[in-house]
Amino acid sequence: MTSSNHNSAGAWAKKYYLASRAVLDATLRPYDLGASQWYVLWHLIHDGPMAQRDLLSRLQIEKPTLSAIVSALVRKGLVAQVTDPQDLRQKILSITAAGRVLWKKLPDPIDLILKTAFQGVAEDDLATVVRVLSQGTERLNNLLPSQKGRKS
Amino acid sequence: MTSSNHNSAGAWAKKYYLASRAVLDATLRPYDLGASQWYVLWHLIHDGPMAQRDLLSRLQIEKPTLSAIVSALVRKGLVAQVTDPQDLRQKILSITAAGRVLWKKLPDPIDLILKTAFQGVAEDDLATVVRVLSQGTERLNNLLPSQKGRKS
DNA sequence: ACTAAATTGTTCGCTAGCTAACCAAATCGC
DNA sequence: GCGATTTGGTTAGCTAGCGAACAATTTAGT
Repeated sequence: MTSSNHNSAGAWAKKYYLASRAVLDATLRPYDLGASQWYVLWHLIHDGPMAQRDLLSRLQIEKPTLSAIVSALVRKGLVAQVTDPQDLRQKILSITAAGRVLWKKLPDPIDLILKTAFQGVAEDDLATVVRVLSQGTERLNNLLPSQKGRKS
Repeated sequence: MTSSNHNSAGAWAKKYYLASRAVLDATLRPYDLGASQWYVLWHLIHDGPMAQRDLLSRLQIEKPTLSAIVSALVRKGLVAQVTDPQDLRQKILSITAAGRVLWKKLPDPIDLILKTAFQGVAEDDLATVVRVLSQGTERLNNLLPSQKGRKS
């Protein structure tokens, strides 16, 4: 621990993320649902059926990660995955009847978390957090050589 | 996106954490080492051999997680794990000769990350980030019913 | 038209986190 | 001294993330 704010800001970002995931997981565990699985359902409920590739950008995760999440949801019978007849590469995702039934029973964990975590915190302070972390994230991403849109 | 800072602060905490892990992983990949594995080595290098249980509090992770990390390091021959003759339950961890050799070759990824991420950011702003996130984390942790020191 | 390149998804193998359940050893209470 | 509890570690099974490599399909280039 070098104990300057330069590393503890990052360390707290990690701790906060893990804590929020722990609360989400604990909230959703009775329904046998993971946090990201919940988020996929959320998108399908709010935006209707969509191509799997469209979820990638929304969730900001990589293809293999989404593939695993979707297959878990299909296994549980909450989501249907069918090949798009217009483009046989794509898969169309939609929520099933069982998924809709489950969704109605679920609480809204996101709201719960955000309200307890940042309730009463000044808008200015939250804006500072966003500014510092987003800038830091951008710098880190620029550091990575594995750019997605690179030529050769 | 509800576009208030109440959720984007948390979302950026996640993005920052994942970005920093991506950079750490990319930095350590040539050495076939994960970020947490690196951190275990760091502790063993700086504090000498220690009981596995002492690493739990330092790393702030759960027993099974550490168990997996240690076994990966043992498998790679970087760390030795022997039973403590004084207390046969405990395991003493120490870095091996091969571990020491590897360590000398490694860059210092933590410094790299922190310098690029938060370089030039005002101390006040970093302090705000720490304050907001640590308070948020504490609130979330209080929300969890699975307290560690519970009876019955 | 036909080959080369890009897109979409999956699979494999890894790191890293968790809970629940378990074993073995040590310690506590009586 | 002995049974019950606590402590330290592991195993099993799960979520969630990644890169590399692959197959299938579509699109682009010539």
